[in-house]
Amino acid sequence: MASRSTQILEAAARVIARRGVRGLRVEELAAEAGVSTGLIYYHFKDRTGILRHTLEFINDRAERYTTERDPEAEPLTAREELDEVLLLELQDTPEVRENSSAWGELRASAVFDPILREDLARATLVWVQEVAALLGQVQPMAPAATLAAAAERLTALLEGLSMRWLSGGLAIEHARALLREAVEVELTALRKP
Amino acid sequence: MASRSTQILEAAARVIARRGVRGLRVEELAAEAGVSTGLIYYHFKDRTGILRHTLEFINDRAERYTTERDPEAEPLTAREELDEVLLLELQDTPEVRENSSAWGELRASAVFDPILREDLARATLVWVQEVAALLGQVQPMAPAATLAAAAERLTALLEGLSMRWLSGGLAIEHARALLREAVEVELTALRKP
DNA sequence: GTCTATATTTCGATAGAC
DNA sequence: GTCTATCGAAATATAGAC
Repeated sequence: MASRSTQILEAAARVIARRGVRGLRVEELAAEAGVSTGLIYYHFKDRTGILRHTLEFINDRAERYTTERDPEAEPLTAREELDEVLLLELQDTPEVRENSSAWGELRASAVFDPILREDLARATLVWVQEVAALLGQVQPMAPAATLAAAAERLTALLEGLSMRWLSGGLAIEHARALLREAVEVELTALRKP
Repeated sequence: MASRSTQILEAAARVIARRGVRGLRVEELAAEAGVSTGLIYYHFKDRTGILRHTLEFINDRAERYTTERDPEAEPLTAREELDEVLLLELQDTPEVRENSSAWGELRASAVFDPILREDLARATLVWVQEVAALLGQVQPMAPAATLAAAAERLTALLEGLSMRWLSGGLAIEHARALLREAVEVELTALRKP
Protein backbone atom coordinates (compact mmCIF):
# COMPACT_ATOMS: atom_id res chain seq x y z
CA MET A 1 0.00 0.00 0.00
CA ALA A 2 2.67 2.48 0.96
CA SER A 3 3.95 2.63 -2.59
CA ARG A 4 7.28 4.07 -3.51
CA SER A 5 5.66 7.31 -4.67
CA THR A 6 3.85 7.69 -1.38
CA GLN A 7 7.00 6.98 0.53
CA ILE A 8 8.78 9.72 -1.38
CA LEU A 9 5.94 12.18 -0.87
CA GLU A 10 5.86 11.54 2.86
CA ALA A 11 9.56 12.22 2.94
CA ALA A 12 9.04 15.36 0.87
CA ALA A 13 6.53 16.69 3.38
CA ARG A 14 9.05 16.12 6.15
CA VAL A 15 11.87 17.78 4.26
CA ILE A 16 9.74 20.77 3.30
CA ALA A 17 8.62 21.17 6.89
CA ARG A 18 12.23 21.10 8.00
CA ARG A 19 13.93 23.13 5.29
CA GLY A 20 11.19 24.83 3.36
CA VAL A 21 10.39 24.60 -0.30
CA ARG A 22 13.45 26.61 -1.13
CA GLY A 23 15.51 24.32 1.03
CA LEU A 24 14.29 21.12 -0.55
CA ARG A 25 17.27 19.47 -2.22
CA VAL A 26 16.54 16.46 -4.31
CA GLU A 27 19.51 14.68 -2.83
CA GLU A 28 18.34 15.31 0.72
CA LEU A 29 14.89 14.15 -0.23
CA ALA A 30 16.39 10.96 -1.63
CA ALA A 31 18.26 10.35 1.59
CA GLU A 32 15.18 11.04 3.69
CA ALA A 33 13.09 8.68 1.59
CA GLY A 34 15.83 6.07 1.52
CA VAL A 35 15.96 5.95 -2.28
CA SER A 36 18.21 7.28 -5.01
CA THR A 37 17.87 10.63 -6.74
CA GLY A 38 17.43 8.83 -10.02
CA LEU A 39 14.30 7.14 -8.76
CA ILE A 40 12.82 10.44 -7.75
CA TYR A 41 13.27 11.83 -11.23
CA TYR A 42 11.81 8.63 -12.58
CA HIS A 43 8.62 9.10 -10.59
CA PHE A 44 8.30 12.89 -10.71
CA LYS A 45 9.83 14.30 -13.86
CA ASP A 46 11.51 17.28 -12.19
CA ARG A 47 11.71 19.41 -9.08
CA THR A 48 8.48 21.21 -9.84
CA GLY A 49 6.76 17.88 -10.29
CA ILE A 50 7.84 16.89 -6.81
CA LEU A 51 6.40 20.11 -5.41
CA ARG A 52 3.09 19.78 -7.21
CA HIS A 53 2.51 16.26 -6.06
CA THR A 54 3.57 17.09 -2.54
CA LEU A 55 1.00 19.89 -2.36
CA GLU A 56 -1.69 17.47 -3.40
CA PHE A 57 -0.47 14.94 -0.89
CA ILE A 58 -0.33 17.40 2.01
CA ASN A 59 -3.76 18.47 1.13
CA ASP A 60 -5.34 15.05 1.15
CA ARG A 61 -3.66 14.29 4.40
CA ALA A 62 -4.92 17.47 6.07
CA GLU A 63 -8.41 16.67 4.89
CA ARG A 64 -8.09 13.32 6.56
CA TYR A 65 -6.94 14.40 10.00
CA THR A 66 -9.38 17.25 9.87
CA THR A 67 -12.38 15.14 8.96
CA GLU A 68 -11.79 11.69 10.38
CA ARG A 69 -13.14 10.93 13.81
CA ASP A 70 -13.25 8.01 16.13
CA PRO A 71 -16.57 6.29 15.34
CA GLU A 72 -16.90 5.34 19.02
CA ALA A 73 -16.87 8.93 20.20
CA GLU A 74 -19.94 11.05 20.77
CA PRO A 75 -20.92 12.99 17.68
CA LEU A 76 -19.84 16.62 17.91
CA THR A 77 -22.14 19.59 17.83
CA ALA A 78 -21.63 21.93 14.89
CA ARG A 79 -20.01 24.43 17.19
CA GLU A 80 -17.55 21.87 18.53
CA GLU A 81 -16.80 20.64 15.08
CA LEU A 82 -16.10 24.19 13.97
CA ASP A 83 -13.61 24.76 16.76
CA GLU A 84 -12.06 21.41 16.00
CA VAL A 85 -11.61 21.97 12.28
CA LEU A 86 -9.90 25.27 12.90
CA LEU A 87 -7.88 24.50 16.02
CA LEU A 88 -6.58 21.22 14.67
CA GLU A 89 -4.30 23.27 12.45
CA LEU A 90 -2.72 24.92 15.46
CA GLN A 91 -1.16 22.06 17.35
CA ASP A 92 2.44 21.46 18.14
CA THR A 93 2.57 17.87 16.96
CA PRO A 94 5.00 16.71 14.30
CA GLU A 95 2.32 15.91 11.75
CA VAL A 96 0.46 19.20 12.06
CA ARG A 97 3.64 21.21 12.20
CA GLU A 98 4.74 19.45 9.06
CA ASN A 99 1.48 20.10 7.28
CA SER A 100 1.20 23.70 8.38
CA SER A 101 4.70 24.64 7.52
CA ALA A 102 4.55 22.87 4.18
CA TRP A 103 1.24 24.57 3.48
CA GLY A 104 2.70 27.97 4.33
CA GLU A 105 5.66 27.32 2.13
CA LEU A 106 3.54 26.25 -0.76
CA ARG A 107 1.29 29.27 -0.35
CA ALA A 108 4.33 31.53 -0.36
CA SER A 109 5.80 29.75 -3.34
CA ALA A 110 2.58 30.06 -5.29
CA VAL A 111 3.01 33.82 -5.31
CA PHE A 112 5.87 33.32 -7.72
CA ASP A 113 4.96 30.03 -9.31
CA PRO A 114 1.78 30.01 -11.39
CA ILE A 115 1.89 26.24 -11.63
CA LEU A 116 1.11 25.92 -7.95
CA ARG A 117 -1.62 28.54 -7.94
CA GLU A 118 -4.49 26.55 -9.34
CA ASP A 119 -4.21 23.60 -6.98
CA LEU A 120 -3.84 25.93 -4.06
CA ALA A 121 -6.86 28.02 -4.99
CA ARG A 122 -9.00 24.93 -5.33
CA ALA A 123 -7.88 23.49 -2.01
CA THR A 124 -8.52 26.82 -0.30
CA LEU A 125 -12.00 27.03 -1.73
CA VAL A 126 -12.95 23.57 -0.47
CA TRP A 127 -11.71 24.48 2.97
CA VAL A 128 -13.56 27.81 3.09
CA GLN A 129 -16.77 26.14 2.03
CA GLU A 130 -16.42 23.52 4.71
CA VAL A 131 -16.03 26.19 7.36
CA ALA A 132 -18.89 28.22 5.92
CA ALA A 133 -21.14 25.16 6.11
CA LEU A 134 -20.30 24.66 9.77
CA LEU A 135 -20.92 28.32 10.53
CA GLY A 136 -24.28 27.91 8.82
CA GLN A 137 -25.16 25.03 11.10
CA VAL A 138 -24.39 27.14 14.15
CA GLN A 139 -26.21 30.21 12.83
CA PRO A 140 -28.86 28.94 10.42
CA MET A 141 -30.49 32.35 9.96
CA ALA A 142 -27.38 34.05 8.58
CA PRO A 143 -27.34 34.72 4.82
CA ALA A 144 -24.99 32.60 2.73
CA ALA A 145 -22.80 35.51 1.64
CA THR A 146 -22.25 36.59 5.21
CA LEU A 147 -21.33 33.06 6.19
CA ALA A 148 -18.88 32.83 3.32
CA ALA A 149 -17.22 36.09 4.31
CA ALA A 150 -16.83 34.98 7.91
CA ALA A 151 -15.36 31.68 6.76
CA GLU A 152 -12.89 33.46 4.52
CA ARG A 153 -11.81 35.65 7.39
CA LEU A 154 -11.43 32.81 9.85
CA THR A 155 -9.41 30.66 7.49
CA ALA A 156 -7.22 33.57 6.38
CA LEU A 157 -6.69 34.50 10.01
CA LEU A 158 -5.71 30.94 10.76
CA GLU A 159 -3.12 31.04 8.01
CA GLY A 160 -1.76 34.31 9.32
CA LEU A 161 -1.56 33.04 12.89
CA SER A 162 0.01 29.84 11.72
CA MET A 163 2.77 31.71 9.94
CA ARG A 164 3.49 33.79 13.02
CA TRP A 165 3.60 30.71 15.15
CA LEU A 166 5.96 28.92 12.80
CA SER A 167 8.19 31.94 12.33
CA GLY A 168 8.60 32.11 16.07
CA GLY A 169 6.79 35.30 16.99
CA LEU A 170 3.73 33.77 18.57
CA ALA A 171 3.29 31.03 21.17
CA ILE A 172 1.00 28.24 20.07
CA GLU A 173 -1.30 28.62 23.06
CA HIS A 174 -1.72 32.31 22.41
CA ALA A 175 -2.43 31.63 18.76
CA ARG A 176 -5.13 29.16 19.74
CA ALA A 177 -6.69 31.62 22.15
CA LEU A 178 -6.76 34.33 19.51
CA LEU A 179 -8.43 32.01 17.04
CA ARG A 180 -11.02 30.86 19.55
CA GLU A 181 -11.91 34.45 20.33
CA ALA A 182 -12.16 35.19 16.63
CA VAL A 183 -14.69 32.40 16.20
CA GLU A 184 -16.64 33.84 19.11
CA VAL A 185 -16.53 37.34 17.70
CA GLU A 186 -17.60 36.22 14.24
CA LEU A 187 -20.44 34.09 15.55
CA THR A 188 -21.69 36.99 17.63
CA ALA A 189 -21.65 39.22 14.59
CA LEU A 190 -23.58 36.61 12.59
CA ARG A 191 -26.25 36.54 15.26
CA LYS A 192 -27.53 40.06 14.67
CA PRO A 193 -26.32 42.18 11.82
CA MET B 1 20.88 61.24 -1.59
CA ALA B 2 19.91 58.05 -3.36
CA SER B 3 23.16 56.37 -2.36
CA ARG B 4 24.43 53.25 -3.99
CA SER B 5 23.26 51.14 -1.07
CA THR B 6 19.77 52.56 -1.31
CA GLN B 7 19.72 51.99 -5.02
CA ILE B 8 20.64 48.36 -4.49
CA LEU B 9 18.04 47.90 -1.77
CA GLU B 10 15.32 49.40 -3.93
CA ALA B 11 16.29 46.98 -6.65
CA ALA B 12 16.30 44.13 -4.13
CA ALA B 13 12.75 44.95 -3.11
CA ARG B 14 11.70 44.83 -6.75
CA VAL B 15 13.47 41.55 -7.42
CA ILE B 16 12.05 39.94 -4.29
CA ALA B 17 8.57 41.10 -5.25
CA ARG B 18 9.05 39.56 -8.67
CA ARG B 19 10.88 36.35 -7.87
CA GLY B 20 10.66 35.90 -4.14
CA VAL B 21 13.41 35.58 -1.61
CA ARG B 22 14.20 32.11 -2.88
CA GLY B 23 14.34 33.51 -6.39
CA LEU B 24 16.70 36.34 -5.62
CA ARG B 25 19.90 35.76 -7.54
CA VAL B 26 22.72 38.10 -6.79
CA GLU B 27 23.45 38.43 -10.47
CA GLU B 28 19.88 39.38 -11.28
CA LEU B 29 19.91 41.87 -8.45
CA ALA B 30 23.07 43.39 -9.88
CA ALA B 31 21.45 43.73 -13.28
CA GLU B 32 18.30 45.26 -11.80
CA ALA B 33 20.33 47.77 -9.81
CA GLY B 34 22.61 48.49 -12.72
CA VAL B 35 25.75 47.60 -10.80
CA SER B 36 28.17 44.70 -10.66
CA THR B 37 27.88 41.69 -8.40
CA GLY B 38 31.19 42.60 -6.86
CA LEU B 39 29.81 45.90 -5.67
CA ILE B 40 26.92 44.18 -3.98
CA TYR B 41 29.27 41.99 -1.99
CA TYR B 42 31.28 45.06 -1.17
CA HIS B 43 28.26 46.75 0.39
CA PHE B 44 26.53 43.73 1.89
CA LYS B 45 28.92 41.01 2.91
CA ASP B 46 26.82 38.10 1.63
CA ARG B 47 23.40 37.02 0.45
CA THR B 48 21.97 36.94 3.95
CA GLY B 49 23.25 40.45 4.51
CA ILE B 50 21.32 41.59 1.46
CA LEU B 51 18.18 39.97 2.81
CA ARG B 52 18.53 41.44 6.28
CA HIS B 53 19.06 44.95 5.01
CA THR B 54 16.24 44.62 2.55
CA LEU B 55 13.87 43.63 5.34
CA GLU B 56 14.88 46.72 7.25
CA PHE B 57 14.47 48.86 4.15
CA ILE B 58 11.04 47.47 3.29
CA ASN B 59 10.04 48.07 6.80
CA ASP B 60 11.07 51.69 6.98
CA ARG B 61 9.39 52.34 3.68
CA ALA B 62 6.13 50.77 4.81
CA GLU B 63 6.26 52.83 7.96
CA ARG B 64 6.59 55.91 5.81
CA TYR B 65 3.69 55.34 3.46
CA THR B 66 1.66 54.13 6.39
CA THR B 67 2.39 57.08 8.62
CA GLU B 68 3.10 60.05 6.40
CA ARG B 69 0.23 62.28 5.47
CA ASP B 70 -0.26 65.40 3.45
CA PRO B 71 0.07 68.21 6.05
CA GLU B 72 -2.55 70.19 4.11
CA ALA B 73 -5.20 67.51 4.54
CA GLU B 74 -7.73 67.38 7.34
CA PRO B 75 -6.49 65.39 10.29
CA LEU B 76 -8.05 61.92 10.37
CA THR B 77 -10.20 60.58 13.13
CA ALA B 78 -8.79 57.56 14.93
CA ARG B 79 -11.26 55.33 13.17
CA GLU B 80 -10.25 56.64 9.75
CA GLU B 81 -6.63 56.31 10.60
CA LEU B 82 -7.19 52.73 11.65
CA ASP B 83 -8.83 51.83 8.36
CA GLU B 84 -6.08 53.64 6.54
CA VAL B 85 -3.20 51.91 8.30
CA LEU B 86 -4.68 48.52 7.56
CA LEU B 87 -6.09 49.05 4.10
CA LEU B 88 -2.98 50.75 2.80
CA GLU B 89 -1.38 47.34 2.75
CA LEU B 90 -4.02 46.04 0.38
CA GLN B 91 -3.59 48.16 -2.69
CA ASP B 92 -2.66 47.11 -6.16
CA THR B 93 0.09 49.65 -6.69
CA PRO B 94 3.63 48.64 -7.56
CA GLU B 95 5.09 49.93 -4.31
CA VAL B 96 2.59 48.23 -2.02
CA ARG B 97 2.61 45.02 -4.03
CA GLU B 98 6.37 45.05 -3.75
CA ASN B 99 6.29 45.64 -0.03
CA SER B 100 3.61 43.09 0.68
CA SER B 101 5.11 40.38 -1.35
CA ALA B 102 8.56 40.98 0.05
CA TRP B 103 7.08 40.98 3.54
CA GLY B 104 5.29 37.70 2.91
CA GLU B 105 8.44 36.16 1.55
CA LEU B 106 10.49 37.28 4.48
CA ARG B 107 7.90 35.98 6.89
CA ALA B 108 7.92 32.62 5.12
CA SER B 109 11.70 32.56 5.01
CA ALA B 110 11.94 33.30 8.70
CA VAL B 111 10.34 29.96 9.44
CA PHE B 112 13.54 28.31 8.27
CA ASP B 113 16.04 31.07 8.86
CA PRO B 114 16.59 32.03 12.50
CA ILE B 115 18.64 35.03 11.44
CA LEU B 116 15.57 36.73 10.04
CA ARG B 117 13.33 35.87 12.95
CA GLU B 118 14.40 38.53 15.41
CA ASP B 119 14.05 41.49 13.05
CA LEU B 120 10.71 40.21 11.91
CA ALA B 121 9.36 39.70 15.41
CA ARG B 122 10.39 43.20 16.39
CA ALA B 123 8.81 44.76 13.32
CA THR B 124 5.61 42.81 13.90
CA LEU B 125 5.44 43.94 17.50
CA VAL B 126 5.77 47.60 16.58
CA TRP B 127 3.01 47.21 14.04
CA VAL B 128 0.67 45.39 16.41
CA GLN B 129 1.19 48.05 19.05
CA GLU B 130 0.42 50.79 16.61
CA VAL B 131 -2.85 49.15 15.67
CA ALA B 132 -3.68 48.46 19.31
CA ALA B 133 -3.13 52.15 20.10
CA LEU B 134 -5.52 53.18 17.36
CA LEU B 135 -8.12 50.70 18.53
CA GLY B 136 -7.74 52.17 21.98
CA GLN B 137 -8.47 55.63 20.66
CA VAL B 138 -11.67 54.39 19.05
CA GLN B 139 -12.76 52.37 22.10
CA PRO B 140 -11.13 54.02 25.12
CA MET B 141 -13.00 51.89 27.63
CA ALA B 142 -11.64 48.57 26.38
CA PRO B 143 -8.93 46.93 28.52
CA ALA B 144 -5.40 46.89 27.12
CA ALA B 145 -5.17 43.12 26.80
CA THR B 146 -8.37 43.00 24.78
CA LEU B 147 -7.11 45.73 22.50
CA ALA B 148 -3.84 43.91 22.01
CA ALA B 149 -5.63 40.70 21.09
CA ALA B 150 -7.84 42.47 18.56
CA ALA B 151 -4.79 44.13 17.05
CA GLU B 152 -3.01 40.81 16.77
CA ARG B 153 -5.99 39.30 15.02
CA LEU B 154 -6.43 42.16 12.60
CA THR B 155 -2.79 42.28 11.60
CA ALA B 156 -2.54 38.50 11.29
CA LEU B 157 -5.71 38.50 9.22
CA LEU B 158 -4.24 41.18 7.02
CA GLU B 159 -1.18 39.05 6.43
CA GLY B 160 -3.33 36.06 5.59
CA LEU B 161 -5.49 38.03 3.18
CA SER B 162 -2.44 39.57 1.63
CA MET B 163 -0.96 36.17 0.90
CA ARG B 164 -4.17 34.99 -0.70
CA TRP B 165 -4.34 38.09 -2.80
CA LEU B 166 -0.75 37.74 -3.96
CA SER B 167 -1.06 34.03 -4.62
CA GLY B 168 -3.97 34.74 -6.88
CA GLY B 169 -6.90 33.28 -5.01
CA LEU B 170 -8.52 36.48 -3.83
CA ALA B 171 -9.42 39.69 -5.65
CA ILE B 172 -8.00 42.81 -4.05
CA GLU B 173 -11.38 44.48 -3.68
CA HIS B 174 -12.79 41.47 -1.94
CA ALA B 175 -9.80 41.32 0.37
CA ARG B 176 -10.35 44.95 1.29
CA ALA B 177 -14.01 44.37 1.97
CA LEU B 178 -13.24 41.41 4.22
CA LEU B 179 -10.74 43.43 6.18
CA ARG B 180 -13.11 46.36 6.60
CA GLU B 181 -15.77 44.06 7.93
CA ALA B 182 -13.27 42.51 10.31
CA VAL B 183 -12.46 45.92 11.74
CA GLU B 184 -16.17 46.51 12.16
CA VAL B 185 -16.70 43.17 13.84
CA GLU B 186 -13.77 43.63 16.20
CA LEU B 187 -14.78 47.15 17.17
CA THR B 188 -18.29 45.96 17.91
CA ALA B 189 -16.93 43.22 20.13
CA LEU B 190 -14.75 45.74 21.95
CA ARG B 191 -17.78 47.88 22.67
CA LYS B 192 -19.44 45.43 25.02
CA PRO B 193 -17.75 42.25 26.18
C1' DG C 1 11.82 0.15 -11.10
C1' DT C 2 15.93 1.14 -9.03
C1' DC C 3 20.74 2.33 -8.48
C1' DT C 4 25.49 4.35 -9.50
C1' DA C 5 28.05 7.49 -11.67
C1' DT C 6 28.53 11.62 -14.01
C1' DA C 7 27.41 15.41 -17.01
C1' DT C 8 25.67 20.10 -16.81
C1' DT C 9 24.14 24.21 -14.97
C1' DT C 10 23.60 27.61 -11.79
C1' DC C 11 25.03 30.56 -8.35
C1' DG C 12 27.39 32.52 -4.43
C1' DA C 13 31.61 34.45 -3.53
C1' DT C 14 36.48 36.35 -4.22
C1' DA C 15 40.73 38.32 -6.40
C1' DG C 16 42.74 41.91 -8.44
C1' DA C 17 42.86 45.85 -11.74
C1' DC C 18 41.39 50.52 -12.03
C1' DG D 1 34.06 52.38 -4.68
C1' DT D 2 33.42 49.95 -8.66
C1' DC D 3 34.13 46.59 -12.32
C1' DT D 4 35.75 42.29 -14.85
C1' DA D 5 36.88 37.82 -14.69
C1' DT D 6 36.76 33.61 -12.67
C1' DC D 7 36.78 30.01 -9.18
C1' DG D 8 34.62 26.43 -6.69
C1' DA D 9 30.73 24.55 -4.54
C1' DA D 10 26.34 23.04 -4.72
C1' DA D 11 22.39 21.30 -6.98
C1' DT D 12 19.56 19.62 -10.88
C1' DA D 13 19.17 16.37 -14.14
C1' DT D 14 20.51 12.38 -17.23
C1' DA D 15 22.80 7.96 -18.96
C1' DG D 16 23.26 3.48 -18.63
C1' DA D 17 23.87 -0.85 -16.01
C1' DC D 18 21.20 -4.14 -13.47
